[in-house]
Amino acid sequence: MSSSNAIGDSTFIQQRNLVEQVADYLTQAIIGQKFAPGERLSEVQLARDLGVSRAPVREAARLLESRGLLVSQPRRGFFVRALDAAELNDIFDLRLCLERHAMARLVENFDADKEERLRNQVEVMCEVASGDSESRKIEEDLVFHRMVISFSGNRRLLKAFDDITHELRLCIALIGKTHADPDSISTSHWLLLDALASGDPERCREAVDYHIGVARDYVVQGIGETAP
Amino acid sequence: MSSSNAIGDSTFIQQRNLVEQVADYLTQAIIGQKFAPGERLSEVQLARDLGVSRAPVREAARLLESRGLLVSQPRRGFFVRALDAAELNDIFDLRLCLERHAMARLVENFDADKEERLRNQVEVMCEVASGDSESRKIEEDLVFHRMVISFSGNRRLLKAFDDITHELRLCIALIGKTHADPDSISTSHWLLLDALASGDPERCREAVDYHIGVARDYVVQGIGETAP
DNA sequence: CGATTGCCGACTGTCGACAGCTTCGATTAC
DNA sequence: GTAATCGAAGCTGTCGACAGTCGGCAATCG
Repeated sequence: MSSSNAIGDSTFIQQRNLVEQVADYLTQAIIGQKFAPGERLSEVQLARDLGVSRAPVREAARLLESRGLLVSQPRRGFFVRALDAAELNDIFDLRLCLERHAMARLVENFDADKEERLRNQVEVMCEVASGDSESRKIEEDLVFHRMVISFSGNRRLLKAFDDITHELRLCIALIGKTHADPDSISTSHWLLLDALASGDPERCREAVDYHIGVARDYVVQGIGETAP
Repeated sequence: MSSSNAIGDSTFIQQRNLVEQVADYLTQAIIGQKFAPGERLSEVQLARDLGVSRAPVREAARLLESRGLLVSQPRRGFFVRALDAAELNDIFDLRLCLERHAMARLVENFDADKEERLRNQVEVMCEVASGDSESRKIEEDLVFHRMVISFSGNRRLLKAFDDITHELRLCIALIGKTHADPDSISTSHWLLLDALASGDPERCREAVDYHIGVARDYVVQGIGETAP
């Protein structure tokens, strides 16, 4: 994460692959709703706009396809992923599956250090809850959940979570808002922390089910309002 | 491998993308132990051997990287994924997570049709258990588990399972053998079916835990023998 | 004799170009 | 007026080529 390059970030960016830069640009553009869901993306036009050739664009598009932000049709090109309510339900169901497992593993090896770091993150989220941008709130929320998965000790589980993270950002962006109540976000996460601190697996599972259930219902309802 | 036209010589080869064909070839080569774990793959050499240009090779390699069969280092190229015991444990732990969830969802909506199709598949596995090739046994086993996930109704869960399927094939191929006892494979799967038919979620969970646990212990033990 | 430096070969990252396919609008037949 | 047809434009799939970079080897210096 921290750049081991003592020179600075400017050279680091210069040395980065064009593929990654294009992928970042496309990711931000899709999350930022610069493209409509289902819209077709032209490789040549993207290459022209970004001042690069088609090769990096193609590879970046393939990368985003594997992340679920784009879908490709042979001989037709890439399209922005369009999510319906059913797919949204599936994504949150998978997230529930992963986070249940992570919590169950984490509660077996919970310690003071992990508790403190999670507590600090929740406090960051509380500070951000009112005032900062929506995307900032989302990112800090994802950081917390990623920490939980990471602390569970299973790196492959973390990769699976990172995979659906991109789709989560997409569908959260689609409904254009996060939590209705800025307080609910903090209380809900304190609940998760308390469950972990109690050491009770059943309580952890209940806390996760409640937390993910609320988020899913909110997003699915938001999608229903957006595109009925 | 073959010097020229290793992928295919018919005229209809153009109907499928070269990327997919190269990806299939590379997948079979990696699963078939034609490349050593950690071995570096040269794009130009692969392109020469397959009689195509580097572009399809690069895109296929990126695809296999997303599937966990290759890893890439910037400016250095692609390397065959090498799995250690810890990663193997993580993979089977994630598989346990996914299959537990699928079984829990499936037992809620289990019906006679699904039961019959799963039963037929287990019978196929029993027929194949003694005599056919190892890869055939593995594939039929994966078909059964994929059916369970598929019947659960969550397509995103199925995609997550397909993602780790490639890694499962890799690590199973690494140890070079499947189940020690050809009978254990059938009894273990009948146990899963009976648990589903009983409609008891707790019994389903126990059956999955036992099934995946046996498979994990066997593979992890096999890896320990292969590369201690 | 060990460490450093310069060089060489090979490789990856990127580019522009061509062929075949897809799409969409104009045209024509009914 | 409608529907099918045809053609042009744009697109993707694929290719060969060039430049910058990395790793290894040898020559040089302490």
